[in-house]
Amino acid sequence: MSQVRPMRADARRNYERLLKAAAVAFAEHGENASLDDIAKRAGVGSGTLYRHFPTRQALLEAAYVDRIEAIAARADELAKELPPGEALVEWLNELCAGTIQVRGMKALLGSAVTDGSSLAVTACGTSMKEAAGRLVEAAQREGTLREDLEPIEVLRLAHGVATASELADGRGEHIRRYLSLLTDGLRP
Amino acid sequence: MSQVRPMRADARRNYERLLKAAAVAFAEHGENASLDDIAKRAGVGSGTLYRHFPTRQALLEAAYVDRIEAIAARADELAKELPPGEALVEWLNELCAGTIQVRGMKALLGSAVTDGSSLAVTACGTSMKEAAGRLVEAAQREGTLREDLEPIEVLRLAHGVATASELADGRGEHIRRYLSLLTDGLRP
DNA sequence: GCACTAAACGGAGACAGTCCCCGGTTATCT
DNA sequence: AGATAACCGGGGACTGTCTCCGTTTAGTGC
Repeated sequence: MSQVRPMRADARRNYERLLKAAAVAFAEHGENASLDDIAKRAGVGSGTLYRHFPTRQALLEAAYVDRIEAIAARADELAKELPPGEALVEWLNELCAGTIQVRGMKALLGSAVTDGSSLAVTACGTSMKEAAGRLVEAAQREGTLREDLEPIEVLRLAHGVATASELADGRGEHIRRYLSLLTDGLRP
Repeated sequence: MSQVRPMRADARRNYERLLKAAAVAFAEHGENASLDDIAKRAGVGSGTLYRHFPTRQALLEAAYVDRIEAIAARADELAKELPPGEALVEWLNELCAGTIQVRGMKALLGSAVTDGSSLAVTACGTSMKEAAGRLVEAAQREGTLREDLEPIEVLRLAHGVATASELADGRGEHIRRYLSLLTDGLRP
């Protein structure tokens, strides 16, 4: 990248602290947690926060990249353990659970699959789409998934399922049911 | 109700003005439109706004009750024109379109189907659920809808579909497709 | 018409959040 | 050690929320 010179030691330290504080705050108060408060928790001035992360989105993303990468990586594990169709469903289930449980991750995952969003092209957005792509394609080859589905559409629908489950109880206990309603359809 | 004495003329006038201003502002800027700005547009002090509508929710609801009642009423029209299964799908389609197009109505419709929400028990929440109930039951009797579906679940899933469509393009052009994916399922 | 009163008004102000700016500090290189 | 580029951090302008309370006004009885 353009990172010619490595980050200065203090900069790197503050960066890390902010990330930790942000993860906690976003998980606690959702995506609208106070940024100045995050800076305070990290023991850092708010200027420092805004320099490292120009927007709320940027911080949100940075705070949860690894968690999202983990979900993406989980796709391949599941692909080894289960037949394609089941692997996809199981993965979507875990994805939805993550979406709901970690309060501020929903906005992030949402904008990752939003058409025209700046986040759509960043690292974690693409690895989610690639992970979904592999599972979707495998399931389609196997014949357990409609041919006309794009991976990103599956992700969007999963986001919809997460939303619906959240409305139901806020804890994600309905995910499995709503996901199976989606896969099987609403007809008898 | 407890409305022993009719509202004073000036109160009623301001109430109406606020409602109009709110509808415009919420449609323009979404559910987070500035309340003080709404008061200003209505030519009214902010105290007046907060007296009439203690919470943002209350104003949001008041601003869109009639529109929501209209959607609920539309259910019965469709029930006359179409066979039950199609009527339900068509209604959900219109519902999703409304959810997306009028920015600010999404939050309202969402909390109407949220478990434990205060809005769940108010007038427009119940009439939505009743309208959905009639269509759902008819479709189930007809045999084109799974027996184990609760009306409120259908509303929640529709909300999910609206969310997914919004992610896709923000204009609702994908509603029909995502709705049919839901009804038919993701399998071939 | 007029005076009275309860209801309603409205805007000042306390508070919280966002974000930028810039004087001061510090890590790193020579 | 000294130079310098990078970085720090908090003060402050701005916007939005929501309450409090002195002032105004609609409605009522005479």
